[in-house]
Amino acid sequence: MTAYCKFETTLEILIGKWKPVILLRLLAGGTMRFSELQKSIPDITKKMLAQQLRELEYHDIVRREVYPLVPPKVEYSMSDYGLRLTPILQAMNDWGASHIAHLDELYGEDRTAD
Amino acid sequence: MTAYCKFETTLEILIGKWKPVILLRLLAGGTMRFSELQKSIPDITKKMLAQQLRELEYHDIVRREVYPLVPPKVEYSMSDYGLRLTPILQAMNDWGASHIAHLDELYGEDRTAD
DNA sequence: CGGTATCCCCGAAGATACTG
DNA sequence: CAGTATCTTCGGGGATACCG
Repeated sequence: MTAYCKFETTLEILIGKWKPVILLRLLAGGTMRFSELQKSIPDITKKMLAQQLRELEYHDIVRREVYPLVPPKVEYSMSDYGLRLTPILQAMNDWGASHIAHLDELYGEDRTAD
Repeated sequence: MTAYCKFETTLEILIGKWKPVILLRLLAGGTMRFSELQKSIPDITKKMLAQQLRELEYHDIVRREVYPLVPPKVEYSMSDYGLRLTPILQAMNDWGASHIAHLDELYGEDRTAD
């Protein structure tokens, strides 16, 4: 919990039902408006989208740019700092993908759920 | 969500209030008995310890060895497969540690909580 | 358009008790 | 010693309504 337990921190920042999807969208889509994000993520509510974006913004992972217009226009993108997460996300992605295969080997693919 | 979203899978496996601590203990301590784990993790209940260990065992990350004795003796350790998570955990740990410093730069260290 | 405010529900996690 | 069973609590997340 003291010196070598900081991977919990990383975990906490990535946790949240929608954070993975949001990160993925921004990594793939570059700069996106609030409504674009919402449309690209079916089933997410404004509340959750705004909330998760705030948290990512607080951690300097996502950048928020407000255009003082009427109607409002707000754009989101990965920050430079946030992009440094990419290798980790990539490593987790690779491990996750291979793990699914590993579970198949262990239990067979005829499972209904994980 | 289809091909490149598997880092959610990794996330899900690591999530759970106690999994990080348990993993850390096993990585540091090698093979440990149930009661050793419980004593080394203050505040965890038997229920949670058993439950989280079951999940890690299901994913082949932790090995469970039962000695048919009275009173019972059960030992837990990282599986060979589970040890392959180490680089990821290490990377997450490093990022987490440096991120804490990053937050300090951004907001100062005089915060009450994250 | 891009939010916030409010209310509600459900599942993860805690407390406690019992068992082979 | 190493669990499981049962009940309860708490907060993340969903639905809905309203606002600048």
